[in-house]
Amino acid sequence: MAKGQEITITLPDGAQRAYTAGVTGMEIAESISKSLAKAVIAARVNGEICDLSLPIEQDSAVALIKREDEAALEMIRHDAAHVMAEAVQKLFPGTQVTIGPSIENGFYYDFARNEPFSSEDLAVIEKEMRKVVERGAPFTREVWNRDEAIKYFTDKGEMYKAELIKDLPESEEIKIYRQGEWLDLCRGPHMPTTRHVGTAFKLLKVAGAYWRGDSNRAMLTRIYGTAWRTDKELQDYLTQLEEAEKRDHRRLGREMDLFHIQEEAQGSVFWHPKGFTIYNQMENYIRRRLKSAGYVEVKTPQLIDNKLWQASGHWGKFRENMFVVPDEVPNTEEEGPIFKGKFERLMALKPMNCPAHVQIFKQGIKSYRDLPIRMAEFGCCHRNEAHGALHGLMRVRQMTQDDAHIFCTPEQITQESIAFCELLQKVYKDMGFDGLNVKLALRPENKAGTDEIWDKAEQGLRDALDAAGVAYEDLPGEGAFYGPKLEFHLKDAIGRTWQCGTLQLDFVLPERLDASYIGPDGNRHRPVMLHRAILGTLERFIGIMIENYAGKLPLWLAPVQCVVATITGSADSYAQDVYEMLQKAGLRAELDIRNEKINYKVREHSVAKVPAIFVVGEREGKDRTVAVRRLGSQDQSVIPVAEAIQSLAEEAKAPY
RNA sequence: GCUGCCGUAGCUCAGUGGUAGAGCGCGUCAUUGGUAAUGACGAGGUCGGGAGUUCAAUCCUCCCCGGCAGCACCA
Repeated sequence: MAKGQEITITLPDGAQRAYTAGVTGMEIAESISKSLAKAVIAARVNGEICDLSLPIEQDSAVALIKREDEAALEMIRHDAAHVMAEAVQKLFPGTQVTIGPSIENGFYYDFARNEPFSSEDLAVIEKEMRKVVERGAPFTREVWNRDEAIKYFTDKGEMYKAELIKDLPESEEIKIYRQGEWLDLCRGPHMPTTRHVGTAFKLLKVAGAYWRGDSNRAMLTRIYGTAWRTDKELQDYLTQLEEAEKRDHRRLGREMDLFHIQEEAQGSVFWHPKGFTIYNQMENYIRRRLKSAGYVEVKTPQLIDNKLWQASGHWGKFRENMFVVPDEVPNTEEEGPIFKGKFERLMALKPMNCPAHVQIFKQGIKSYRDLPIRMAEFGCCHRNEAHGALHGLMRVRQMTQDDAHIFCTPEQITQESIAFCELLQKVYKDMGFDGLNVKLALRPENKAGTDEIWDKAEQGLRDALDAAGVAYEDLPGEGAFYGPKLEFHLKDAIGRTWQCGTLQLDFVLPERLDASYIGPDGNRHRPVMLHRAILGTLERFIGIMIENYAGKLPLWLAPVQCVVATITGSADSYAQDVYEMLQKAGLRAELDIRNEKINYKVREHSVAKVPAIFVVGEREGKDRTVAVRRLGSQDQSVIPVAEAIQSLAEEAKAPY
């Protein structure tokens, strides 16, 4: 387009304005109003956020972004990362910069430095950052020649930046952003000056992170920070972090006496009576759901000969996560090795249930008329997870999945997938989760089966998701080697996401373990296997539930549903009656006739998150009533005991 | 597994180169109290484990174990 030509800019309200080609976002803002020019930080040109200084050459839709807009957050965070990098290099010369993106709630920057950063360093860096912001140097964008850029960074000793540039595609411009003295390779965009970062930021923690996410490469030092538009937003976020800490399932698990984990069984859960009550309620709920959805339930061995794991492929692909046990009599002498010589026979604790389910499928001859077979097991699996991965109930080494395998014909994949998605949605709704975070993991580089099979399989899952009305996100390359998978993620208290439910198509295992059925044509065919779990594992799901409800579980799951607490000793015998009535009504009740004041009892049971307290004193005993106090409410209502129990029992019914 | 930080009573935490303290919890006694902590007294810890430095180590150094955060891996 020729210089000086006129272009039309369409603003968000539909207004159209004429400008000379090459006009910048800032110039547009200035032409509208002075105050707008002052407040604006970036331009969204045809949907893409750009620097205000970027010339616009063609007719475009332009929206000007102000610092108070939601869209500014990402830029504030990204710019804060640059500011931090400048501060770090000023304070710690010789530190190499690598990458520093904005993330949810903040930003980080990865540095290469021999010395670690201490928490005192963080305070100093933060102080220096405030100086950089105060200085308010403009961000200016430059495009460099590739070879010169590589030479520049190499000469400076910035080997990581040089590597990044080398790996950029030839077609990509090498963009450099300057902020005063300091500059960085960056794709942008940035706000007009460092001053726009503002003051509402804070450095939070320092941790290690591998260069390019590869555990074979150098470990860098990552500094995390949070940044917001206003100090109030920052303060709210910090308060929210503190609140989240109180919802941590590991903390609540101890406070509510639900479970514990100890050194001698790292990553495995000791369920206490109260925690196991929740566990059993969940398991039984799922069991009812599965039964009515046409599943059959089985139980298979814990220890299985490695011959089966070799045949299934786990021995090759999954062995480093397996606990292997020799089928030998250990040496009982004081001296000498536990086992002598080489092992005749090795067993492994099952890390998954699938090969065992195939063994059941293979008993006898199956007809196409038998399919689909939906085989469920609350299978206890062991996986030798890395120590650093273990995390309370969320990541354990002994887990119980609400696992099932659906053996079906290729034609049945879509309908089975739809049915599963619908069942999962019902369950998550019952558990109090509204939004589903669904990901579709697509074919990895290293995969079994032809592209044709994968096309079909991936499309089958897409169809199922669409039919069930589920929104999802693609994860290219993340599928299992044996088939694509759906992942259903939930968030914990501090926003970490955990995969819970899953649906995985598998074309490989039936082949490897030689499972077959007789088709209508009288010939043998391979069934398709769908690996699927709704909760994922009971451990993780219960962990998420505890955090989601902050320990205040719905009545049907609460370990203790009601405490009968007396005001005076003279009400003991009536309290005993009420307690027995509660038990008869099938409610999980406790009786508190301790010699304590009612204030004390109410506080203690409230802190323990008991959903209902029946307070009884002399009056209630005389009138056959109870004073009902519900968790989270200061109110109390005195009602006839039979009525109170009946309504509580009604409310305590499981959702299914 | 990697990087960093941490490890004192059941829990939350203070503390010192001369082998320890608080609050809550627990036990006993008194108190019979009307909806988020009644009072008094008492018990309880070889300060994660091992080695070293030192006249002397819970404190300093090293190694190991464990926890936490992040990364990698994953339900």
